[in-house]
Amino acid sequence: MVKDRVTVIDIAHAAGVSKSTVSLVLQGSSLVNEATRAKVNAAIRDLGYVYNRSAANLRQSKSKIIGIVVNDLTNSFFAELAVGVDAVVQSAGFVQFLANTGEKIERQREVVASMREHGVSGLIVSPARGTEASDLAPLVDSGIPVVLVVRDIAGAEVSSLISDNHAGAMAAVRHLIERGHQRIAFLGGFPDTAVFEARMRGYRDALIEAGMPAAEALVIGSAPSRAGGVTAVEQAMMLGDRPTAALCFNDAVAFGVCDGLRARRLEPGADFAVIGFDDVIEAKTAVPALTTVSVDPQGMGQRAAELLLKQIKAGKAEPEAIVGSVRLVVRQSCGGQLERKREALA
Amino acid sequence: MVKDRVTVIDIAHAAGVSKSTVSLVLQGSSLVNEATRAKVNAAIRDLGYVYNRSAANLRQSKSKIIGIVVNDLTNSFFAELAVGVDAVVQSAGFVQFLANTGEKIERQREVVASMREHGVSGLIVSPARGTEASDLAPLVDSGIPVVLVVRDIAGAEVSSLISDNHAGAMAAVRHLIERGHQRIAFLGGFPDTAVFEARMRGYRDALIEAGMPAAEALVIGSAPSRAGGVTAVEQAMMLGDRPTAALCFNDAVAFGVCDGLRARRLEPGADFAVIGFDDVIEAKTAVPALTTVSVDPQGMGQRAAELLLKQIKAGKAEPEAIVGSVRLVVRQSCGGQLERKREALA
DNA sequence: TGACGAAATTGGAACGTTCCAATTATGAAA
DNA sequence: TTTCATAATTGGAACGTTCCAATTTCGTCA
Repeated sequence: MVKDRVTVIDIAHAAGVSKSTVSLVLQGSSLVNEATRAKVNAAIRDLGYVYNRSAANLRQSKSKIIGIVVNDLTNSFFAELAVGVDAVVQSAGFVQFLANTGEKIERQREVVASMREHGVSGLIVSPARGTEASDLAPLVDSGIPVVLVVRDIAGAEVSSLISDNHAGAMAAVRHLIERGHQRIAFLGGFPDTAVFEARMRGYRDALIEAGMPAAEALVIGSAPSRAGGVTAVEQAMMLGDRPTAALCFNDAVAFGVCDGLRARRLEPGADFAVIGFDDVIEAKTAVPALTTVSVDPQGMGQRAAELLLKQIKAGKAEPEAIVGSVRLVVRQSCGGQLERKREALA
Repeated sequence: MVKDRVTVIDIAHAAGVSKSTVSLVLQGSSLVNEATRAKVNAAIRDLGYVYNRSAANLRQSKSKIIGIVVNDLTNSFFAELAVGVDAVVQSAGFVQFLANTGEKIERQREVVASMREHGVSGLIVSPARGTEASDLAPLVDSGIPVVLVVRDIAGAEVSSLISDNHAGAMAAVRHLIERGHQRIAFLGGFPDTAVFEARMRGYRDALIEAGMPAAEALVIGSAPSRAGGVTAVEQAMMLGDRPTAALCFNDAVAFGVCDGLRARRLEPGADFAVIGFDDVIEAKTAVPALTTVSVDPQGMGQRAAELLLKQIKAGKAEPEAIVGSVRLVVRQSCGGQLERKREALA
């Protein structure tokens, strides 16, 4: 019932040319005469030919496939990132394998191996917690370009695209200080990650810069999730000397902090200033709209994909470390009525 | 610098056997002697061999690849769906191409064609708006199993996995009626989609069942997004005879409706009952927690993947239409303090 | 008409695997 | 020792493309 696969040979036969000519047409070579090209294309349509990329990949030992592995696709930050990658990858005629590791290092090992077997030309990786440089070594050795996003790995000789967490955190805390806040907390996130480290350092440096004390007690870790935000703010409000504002590890935590505040009959924005990190899509439409450090996940995905494609085209992967610029988007959750208007006009 | 690819022949040579034997080992055949198997495996490790699936696919004319195409990955419903698919697909030793169409039918055509060229064994599709049965015909003709999720397509002879939108909407409206609401609106969604149609019919049927009038004016369409929810509720509140409750097209709309209510100084839950649809991950943690019809996107992705794999294994794709069961999760946004406790205990 | 360079076309050998049919090794029974 | 079934192993032909070197076709000019 299902017809045999039609191959270049079939269409060569139908068009009265050789398979080599058909191959030339397929590749859009300028060597072939217009008339023949038309004949061949007609045959392709008539016979319902579908190109077999496996065969082509085998022969040319290269593919139009890239892989993207993320640690948590349910986090909309990474979903957006994937969308950004997808857009440029598709336009370049590539297609992407996507795998979700759920922070499982074993899963990550498996999917990376599998992608390698499938002959991906490059890989974009947001590594799971605890990934070592040695995990990426086989890739590097075989010359497959890798771009790390979001999280960097010490000692890995691959490109990376990390947002400027330190500068972003500083900007946020400076803003809170300008508004007169004296006790500012840093809430949420796992303390043993590089991202936490960078954001927290930015927080601390801004305090020091302003000659304010950086109290240990005001830094409270938690899971980087909405639920984590709730517990972190609860803990913060138990303190003898309560904070009046907080920079949160990310937007998810910030939303949780808002929930926790409401549970205590405090209105985020009015009674307590909250700033997030990432600028996920919901940040703008939430109530109150979240003041946050914008890292534009989709744009980040695009840049990562562009970098990767560049390296694939170049053949050699010259490691490149890009820190993505970042900007503070002032909305309502830090009490910024004025700034909000300004943003609306922009 | 980069060594030549090592092939079965190299390792056959190193292990002192023939390439056929190596191939047998690779496939875990029981035909090969334990001692030789060990020798071969040692050689594989020593030489750092990596299996070339392109070659295998070519020879066997089948692959361990499936494709998943979704219409909007930025919507966390679909991101969750993808995660569910990913989980079962990975466990089965498959890998997935993922593409985002952004509701662009042209994009969808391209990615489906591309996936076909890459030899996917099956496809899970959440079709873009306006997809026709004929768009899938080439796939069907060539015997590639397709599973439609979320949205069905009339006349397409493929399997589908749709949640029971009608029953879910009825359950939600019945609940509102039991709580004494008399004027219940249906807010949001594009009226020309099958999903809208089904949910709206469920809404209407529940009203009729209770002997209540189903006023046209109370059905207000909009984009199925948070912003759309805001405009829909604004329109609803302009009505002479205002509703006191609403079933929303999906959770995103419901969140928007809550925003719109707050803008009018109405507290969702207390002053106006809101019910969503989908049970996205934020529904539980939002304030107030959203009462919604749970469709468990991740579970749906899993079931879709299982169905697809079953069909791939069977060789023949017997179209199967599954309607996924659905349940009302009562939280706070419809004023259900009591039920909320019950859920917390569960 | 013949010669010649450019344009267009072509056959066959790869790419790395799997599969088939055929061969060889092994061990038990006669 | 021979015989035979069974267990292991093997060479070579595919799979559908691309690439290379070689060939044919063509138009132009002497």
